[in-house]
Amino acid sequence: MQLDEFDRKIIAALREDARMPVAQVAERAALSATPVSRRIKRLEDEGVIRGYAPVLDPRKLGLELEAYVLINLNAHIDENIARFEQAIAENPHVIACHAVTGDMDYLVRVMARNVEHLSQITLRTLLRIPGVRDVKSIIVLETVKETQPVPLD
Amino acid sequence: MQLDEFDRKIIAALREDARMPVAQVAERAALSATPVSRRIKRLEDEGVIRGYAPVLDPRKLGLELEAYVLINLNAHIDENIARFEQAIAENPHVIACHAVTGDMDYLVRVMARNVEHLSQITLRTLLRIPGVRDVKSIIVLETVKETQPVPLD
DNA sequence: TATGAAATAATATAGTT
DNA sequence: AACTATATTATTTCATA
Repeated sequence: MQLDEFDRKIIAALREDARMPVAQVAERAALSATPVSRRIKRLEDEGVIRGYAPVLDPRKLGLELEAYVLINLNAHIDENIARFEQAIAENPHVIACHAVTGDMDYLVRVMARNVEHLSQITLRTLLRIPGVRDVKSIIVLETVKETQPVPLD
Repeated sequence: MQLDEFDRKIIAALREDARMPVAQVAERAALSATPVSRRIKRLEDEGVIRGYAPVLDPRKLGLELEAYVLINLNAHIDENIARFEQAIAENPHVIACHAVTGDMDYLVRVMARNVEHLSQITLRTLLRIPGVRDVKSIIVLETVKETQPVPLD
């Protein structure tokens, strides 16, 4: 699938505000409302736009502490991997999890209320998943930048 | 600021689809449209909801490669920090950057088109920022989980 | 102080050219 | 793709608990 300049401008406008009226998006894309409405629908149908989400302020929701937890499994058998990934899926405080290259197997991003809460998530949940050998925590001191995943040149 | 059960249900509904009609959000929260509309406005005004963004598919936009880059500065003087953070702000392929605890100073999340592009971002951009001593890249092999930042228990 | 119902205003979408 | 008409949807008003 190929995006043209109109599509890019539409997406750029929606990234500023996904609830921006179509007429206003149209203005930015130098187009009228009708084709913008149709293009947005097309982008949704083709899966370029998967959906829309509110951008929430973690602090205002009582989530003051953020960490990246690097995890090693001790035996890379399918059963361990499946159990690990299920535990990750079930925990709402795990907001991202990637299988990665390097010394560690997984990089897990966690949002917690405070140190005690993070400790509970790490020690009582992550470290107790069968097959998990080792965890290393990297605490976030300050968030310098955070945009929605996916840049648009 | 204190969120009640209604607010939580409203946020949960919007997290599924931030463009869901108010009437439908109201149904989920067991409320009518009027208070839901007002509560959403209140959550926006108070900064709990910062805005709305489309959820995009990186692959459909030609971004096939993702990495976390750990960075060390060689002298933690204000000038270096300022220059580093400005370079980060300017680069659209850096989608997140945190100052962190541990061996490294910063954790930077990068989205690139391919290995060559990642290499260019890392070697020609990040490593050339004055004050940057060392970078270690962790390549994402597979994304097991990715939700919008901020869980809501 | 917050809600629900109804009226109004804003906005999105479908039909037509 | 644009213009116009129609249909959705959001928001304001007002009465009420």
